[in-house]
Amino acid sequence: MSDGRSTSAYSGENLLFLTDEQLRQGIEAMFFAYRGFTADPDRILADMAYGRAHHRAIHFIHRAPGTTVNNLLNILGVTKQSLNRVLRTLIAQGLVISKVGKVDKRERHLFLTDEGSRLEQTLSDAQRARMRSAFRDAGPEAVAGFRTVLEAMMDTEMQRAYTRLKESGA
Amino acid sequence: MSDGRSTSAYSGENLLFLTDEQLRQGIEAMFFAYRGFTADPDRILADMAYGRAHHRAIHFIHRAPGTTVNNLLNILGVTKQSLNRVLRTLIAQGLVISKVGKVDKRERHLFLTDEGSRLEQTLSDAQRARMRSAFRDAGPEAVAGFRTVLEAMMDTEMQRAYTRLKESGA
DNA sequence: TTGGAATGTCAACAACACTGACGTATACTG
DNA sequence: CAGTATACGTCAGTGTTGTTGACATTCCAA
Repeated sequence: MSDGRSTSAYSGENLLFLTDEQLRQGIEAMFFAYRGFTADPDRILADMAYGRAHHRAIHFIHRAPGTTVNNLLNILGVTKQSLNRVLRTLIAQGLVISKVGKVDKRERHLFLTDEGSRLEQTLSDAQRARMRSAFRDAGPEAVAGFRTVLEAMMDTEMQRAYTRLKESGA
Repeated sequence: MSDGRSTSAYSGENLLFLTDEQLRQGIEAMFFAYRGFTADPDRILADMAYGRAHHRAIHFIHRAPGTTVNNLLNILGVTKQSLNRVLRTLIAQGLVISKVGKVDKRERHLFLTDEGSRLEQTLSDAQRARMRSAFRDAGPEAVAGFRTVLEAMMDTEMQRAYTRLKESGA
């Protein structure tokens, strides 16, 4: 349970990749990589009045146009009040429009405006460029492994959200 | 550059894993997985007066005992004012001690106290448990790919920091 | 029709990042 | 030795992003 090689080898299979040291390295890799992952969009957003929360909202509205506030809430995993502040500024700045639901008037359906789409494209280009470079350097097998591990690391609830987006996308 | 399959196949190699849709899925996987990655420690810390920033400081002080403030600053990528706020509370609560350097008295070397180590252990156990489960589910090849991609995603500066820690650890 | 659940908004507050300015002790260099 | 650079700490102010609490509107079901 503590440091060291508590698990060495087991029933013919090599389980060295499960030592605490390996796990620790995985944790640190995740930490450093996430920094890189957000660095480029953060730089772009720093100049504007927006932050990472705006980026996330824009990303998922682009991904699922017409989504409701509640749906977005579940995907982003924040409180509705927190999301609302972000949406308010995005709507005020004309990047997002909110349409009252036709069947249920309590719901608001969210869409990107042309300007919102342009910003999404800019941010997305930057983030994809880094991802593309990393994927290309690592090769297809590594990429498959990367995604397998990440999926296994998600909460089951988020796995479902992720799968749903994946299937809607392609 | 936009959506769709702008890159399909190239010189015999299958580059389908570099389509924009694949990259987008990688981005989303990263987002959802990082949420899971931090969820368990966050839950533990929520009860105490600490947050994610404290966790990060504790982690790296455990990992590199005796590290200087400046060194920690570079690893964490925050300002000294921000780190200082965190360290101040950790020292006040008796989780961390700061020792004046012997060769250079301007430097402060940071160590975990017994109580600090206990908290580190608790947080680390929770985070490793999830990582272990994900690694085991995914298997060694996937784990290797996971790490390859993450390393390629880091800024070069962080790659160096990561490698240094890796080599010092095992 | 009335009460409760769902949806979304406004207000206030806390955590944690940032910048800028300053102070102190120590180290280095000409 | 004098002057400059480095390492660290601190105070003050600001911005983003999370939180809870209170409240209005809308829907639905008893």
